[in-house]
Amino acid sequence: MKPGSKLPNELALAKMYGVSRIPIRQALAQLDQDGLIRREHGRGTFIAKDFQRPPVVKLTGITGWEVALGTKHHFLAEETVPASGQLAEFFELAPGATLTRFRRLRVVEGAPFCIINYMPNALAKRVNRTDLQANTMLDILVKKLRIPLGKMQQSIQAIAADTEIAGHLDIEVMRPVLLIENYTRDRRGRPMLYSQSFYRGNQSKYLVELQNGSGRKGMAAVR
Amino acid sequence: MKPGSKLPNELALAKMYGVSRIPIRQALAQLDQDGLIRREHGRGTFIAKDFQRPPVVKLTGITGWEVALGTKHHFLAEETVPASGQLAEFFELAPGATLTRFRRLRVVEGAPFCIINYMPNALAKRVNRTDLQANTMLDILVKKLRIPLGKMQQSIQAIAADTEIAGHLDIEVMRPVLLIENYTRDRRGRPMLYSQSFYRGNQSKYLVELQNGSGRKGMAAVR
DNA sequence: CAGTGGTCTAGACCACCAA
DNA sequence: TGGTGGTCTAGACCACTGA
Repeated sequence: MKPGSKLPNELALAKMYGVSRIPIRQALAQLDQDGLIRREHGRGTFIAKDFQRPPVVKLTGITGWEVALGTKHHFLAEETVPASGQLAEFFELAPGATLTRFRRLRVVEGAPFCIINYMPNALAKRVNRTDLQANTMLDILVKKLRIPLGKMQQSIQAIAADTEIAGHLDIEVMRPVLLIENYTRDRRGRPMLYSQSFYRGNQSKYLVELQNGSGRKGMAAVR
Repeated sequence: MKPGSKLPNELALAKMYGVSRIPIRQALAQLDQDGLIRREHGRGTFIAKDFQRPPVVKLTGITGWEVALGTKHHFLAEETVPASGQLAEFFELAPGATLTRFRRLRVVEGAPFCIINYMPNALAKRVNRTDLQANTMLDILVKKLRIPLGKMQQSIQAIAADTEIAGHLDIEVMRPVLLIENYTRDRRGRPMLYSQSFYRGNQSKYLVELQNGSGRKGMAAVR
């Protein structure tokens, strides 16, 4: 299918696939959300142009549901640490309770980034240590531990590298670093995982596509 | 409604409001996406807990469809500039063509941030200069020029402040700065606006809520 | 005006969950 | 097992677009 070409209309698609309009509309809505097609009221549905993605300096990884495969993780440490105020709040823990922390390094296309995962001790016990070398923690939760995940909140900020992070990322201290924090809950809303990922500032971009719509639905906010 | 309390089921709501299940489901899907309710297959629909939002250091502004009101913009400059390679590509311009650039400062809760907007000259001519002092460019496009907007792509990165940005943000050179780039198109996919916003690194977080779902739908990726 | 996507009705069946 | 949300059928009407 060529960019800009028009798809058959919904009724035609429904007949083609022998279903009614509703599943067709759901599928098209999905494709629309994924940016593969563009729907125009009164005109039709079109294959999306190969949007000139803002040219990215360099790929360094993926955060979210999908996961870059084939990249190895270098295991740094596993520790049991007291939950600080914020984390105790997120994990709904009593003050003084502890969490398990995993620290890992990962290299994608030559650029290293550092990942720190915090999870409840009971959950951490179920993690197979060898899985940590080839999977993201989200993958482990979903595919290995079979935990259906729900919403995930991320926050992105620019910080200055401290000595430890600078060492891991192989940059100078005080250089800008992109820090992505991730608060993950299961389908019932129970806290499962908190992670921090540190990326080299000059080699990473976080891309967001905001919803179409005429006023509502901004999914992201800077605070 | 108290957090965690259960809503009537869909059929009941449909009868209450005298509509069928479909609009009820659409409304609930919207509330779900906005994080106000949580839907659980086989159990019911519940008012969302007041999720302990990861405590934000400080609010500095909002990017997206919605807009912080009542904050003034300090107009810095309006210029006609040649479109660089990337921008020419986004705006589908011939090499050598020009764009209009507006530079403004904005202060929210004591923290300044700097906004640079690029737009086609023809569009820029339609912008009322006095509107620039109290509205975001998105607001101007939507509310003043009545341009229905479509998708918006944002990229977030951590950069080091150069002398100019450092001056505007009142920080030291080389300190980390959050740069948010925004590629805005109208409903037909035509390029309308490109903007850069610079925020103090230590006072700004970009928040993203990723979709629920069991595998698909990651809306954001780090590249 | 005809054709399109957006929304709706009034049902139906399935998948999941808790008791 | 009964109740829930998830999905579907087979229609209908409306709102927007372009000729």
